Amino acid sequence: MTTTAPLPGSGPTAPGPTPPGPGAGCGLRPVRNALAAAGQRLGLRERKKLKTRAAIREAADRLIAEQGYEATTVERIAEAAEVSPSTVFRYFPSKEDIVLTDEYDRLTEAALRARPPAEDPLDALLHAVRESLVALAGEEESARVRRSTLVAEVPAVRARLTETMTDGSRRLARVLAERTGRGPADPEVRVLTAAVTGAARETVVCWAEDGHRDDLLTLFDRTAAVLRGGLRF
Amino acid sequence: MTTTAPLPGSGPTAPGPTPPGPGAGCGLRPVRNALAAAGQRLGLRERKKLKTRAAIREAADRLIAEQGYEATTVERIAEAAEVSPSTVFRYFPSKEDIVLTDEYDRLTEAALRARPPAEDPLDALLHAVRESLVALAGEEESARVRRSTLVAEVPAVRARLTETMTDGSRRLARVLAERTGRGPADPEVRVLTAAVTGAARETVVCWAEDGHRDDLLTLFDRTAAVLRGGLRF
Amino acid sequence: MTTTAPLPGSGPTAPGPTPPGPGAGCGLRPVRNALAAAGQRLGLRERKKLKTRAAIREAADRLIAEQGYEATTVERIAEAAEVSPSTVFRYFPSKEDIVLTDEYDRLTEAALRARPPAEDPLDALLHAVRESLVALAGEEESARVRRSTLVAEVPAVRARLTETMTDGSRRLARVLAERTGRGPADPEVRVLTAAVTGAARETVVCWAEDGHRDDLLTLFDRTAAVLRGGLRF
Amino acid sequence: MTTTAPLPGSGPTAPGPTPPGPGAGCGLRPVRNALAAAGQRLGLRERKKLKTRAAIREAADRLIAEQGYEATTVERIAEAAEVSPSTVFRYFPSKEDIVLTDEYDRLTEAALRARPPAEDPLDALLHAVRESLVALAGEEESARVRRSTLVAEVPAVRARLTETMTDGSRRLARVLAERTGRGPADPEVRVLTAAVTGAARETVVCWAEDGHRDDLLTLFDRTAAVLRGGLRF
DNA sequence: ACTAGCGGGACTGCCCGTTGGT
DNA sequence: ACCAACGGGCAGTCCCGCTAGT
Repeated sequence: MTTTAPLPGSGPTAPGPTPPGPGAGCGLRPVRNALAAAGQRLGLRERKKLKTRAAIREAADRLIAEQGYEATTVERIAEAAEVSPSTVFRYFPSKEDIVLTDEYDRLTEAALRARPPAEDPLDALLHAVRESLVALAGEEESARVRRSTLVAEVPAVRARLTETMTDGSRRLARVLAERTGRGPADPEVRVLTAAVTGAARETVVCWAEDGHRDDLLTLFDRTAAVLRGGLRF
Repeated sequence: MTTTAPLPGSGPTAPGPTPPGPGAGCGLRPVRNALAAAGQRLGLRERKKLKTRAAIREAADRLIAEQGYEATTVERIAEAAEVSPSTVFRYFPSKEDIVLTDEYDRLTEAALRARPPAEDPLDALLHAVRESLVALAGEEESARVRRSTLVAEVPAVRARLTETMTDGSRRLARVLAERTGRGPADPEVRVLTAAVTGAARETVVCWAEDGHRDDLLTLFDRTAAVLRGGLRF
Repeated sequence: MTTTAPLPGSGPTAPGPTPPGPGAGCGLRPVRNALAAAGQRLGLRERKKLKTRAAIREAADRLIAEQGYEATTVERIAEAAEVSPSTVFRYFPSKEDIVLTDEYDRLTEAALRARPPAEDPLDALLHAVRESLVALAGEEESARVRRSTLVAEVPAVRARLTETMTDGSRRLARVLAERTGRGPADPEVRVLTAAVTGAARETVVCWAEDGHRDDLLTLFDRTAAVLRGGLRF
Repeated sequence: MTTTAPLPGSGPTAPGPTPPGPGAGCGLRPVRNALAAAGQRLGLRERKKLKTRAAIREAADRLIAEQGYEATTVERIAEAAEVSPSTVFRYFPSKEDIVLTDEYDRLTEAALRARPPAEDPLDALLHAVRESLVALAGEEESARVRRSTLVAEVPAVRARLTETMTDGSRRLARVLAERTGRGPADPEVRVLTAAVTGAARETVVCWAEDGHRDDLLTLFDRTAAVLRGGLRF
């Protein structure tokens, strides 16, 4: 039902991490706001899509902050964003996806691919997750906080996140399988990534339930320590 | 939405693990049909409930086997079980729960409590999960196979299972926290259990996707080895 | 999609034509308003259903008369009838069915069953159709006119009517097959009833397109003459 | 909704019956592939249109054969045919029309016009329908079978076919009215043609429901006998 | 007390008008 | 000048919570 079909604009929109990229070596330009950068060379059509997408997100964020998640119907979000309800579903496969970032997993995957091939699988995985967490930290603070609060509080959102992360986990498993020369369905690789993603998810939930008092990265480092320590303490 | 309110009759209905039980050691009494056994000492009211519950389950299993999960509406299940749709929801909090066993997590929790207090947390967890898997194996083969197939194939069911397991994980974490003298919200304990449950879930999914060719317990032993080996291989 | 599942209340609501009925001989009481008669001994629940059904119909009729069929959304009909849109669909399987009477075909079937067994199939059929047309004439004039206008003008309504009549035709064919000792799928019987229902439908459409100037029964008698005359003139 | 606007290219695309055509009498040239033949003298533009049209049809046929009619969305058909969804609707007014032949009724009309003016109306009609059925038989067997199966099984397709045939019937009625010197809206003529088209439709449905075991033409001959025999047997 | 039924919201699929891009 | 594609809009289905009859 909630197929994770490529979202409209997610192709051109997210040209992917493209880590080195042509001419990337020419400087140390920090990661810019992808939206603005992309807008430059995109047709009017694409720019409009980006705007619509952003408008829906913002409307949703605002309304949910005001009235709560369940009390906010998609219809009202659409209204606030000045689009039709069907358009909302054309941009986001489900209501939950409106508040969930959909770039996280691809970020992680790209980060994993970029790890040195000789690195230990667990370490590679942990580094990759950490890096994407860092990238996420670039977002606006409030958005992150609100999002993780929803994850902690609304079962449907949490479920959807897990679903997304499971898909991501599977992709990560495939990448890892390639690195280690195992089959793409190798149970051990899959179990490893599942354990790591499960732990990562719980870390975020802990962070949110705690009221975001700790720093997420610090918390994740403790998680990494537990995993690296062989789950013994 | 999917409130995890105590299921009707889940108190008396699921007499729970009752681990050794009085006189359990006295012989080799095969695992009886729990329903029949329970029926003995329950009032007529309770027995009727049990019957209704079973009728709904069977109707659902049959219809889903015939037409698939999504094509089977709750309304038709209700019809086949000769109850009203609302009755279905009084017995099961959501459609997914009809096909998902709701005793698994309590089983695991009880098994964990029964582990020797000196045992290493990870080992205790793995043993507990394994034991509940063994208990599950007592079920009819076909039911288990169908259930895990649904878990592997239907996103909604998978999501619901994960949700259930997350709750379970949280309970396990609390038990573990007591054992180790940590706070009930201690992130490390939670992360550990999350990693283990995540791995366990993936094991079941692997098993199902593979067409149940391997033995589930054998597969789980490999999972346990990975986790015990410190996630390195 | 548009399954012709028994409409809510269509069981008790339309206890069928039951022409003679037990105790029918005790008097010559004309056919009363079925609704009122039924209301007497029905529970509050059933009476409410009847009322809801009527309210939806009336709202639809009124709105469609004011703004036309396509311009009238189901949502507005629901609003005017003070029910929720889903309730509308619980009462009527499709928007078209709101304006189409759903008792016509059962009426015809019953009338056919009541014909003397020795009667010629074609004659029996024509009499049965005519009788149900007479029964229909008992309705309010304006309702009939509006309905047939919609049939003539709105393709979707016309299509739905044909669908309904086709089902009815099939049932008639079965009755006829019994009478003549043929199989229920006998092509000749089916073709005969299809020809007659097709002709009947066209008669109604002619009547509507002509602005209801002629009398429907008179028109149908011409149709009957054509069919009886062997389709030659 | 289902506007019966002239299909794109249905003018030049479907050169239509072109009854005798230049040199038609000169021999026994088998019915060639109309597409190829037409391609010869059509501009590149037109040829492309034909190709697109055929591509959509094939994609639809294939997908529907694989997954069923309702499960096949227009979007997927468009994808498979490598066009945009809107293009699909530019070529076919509705989803149903993709699988329905849209040449049948014009074929029949032309055949009717070609009948000798002195012929009895009923006979002329039956011959015309029979001839178009023969022409249809020239199609690939599998396509015809699949199409009629859909007509028998999918209500929406059946409804659409009826709609189409009703339009056709009306046109036939006009032709017949001319021949007999009656007005174009003469009820008797319309009733006659409606009866015949209704019977023809039912014949096709019978054929399909029976699993296409009988020969369609043989079946139609029985239908013709019933109609000619004055609907008595 | 038990349960039938209604409210209502998420979501999908068909179809169409308009507009940007080529 | 064509044409894809985007957005709008509506019918319809399903799940599930709550209310109110029996």
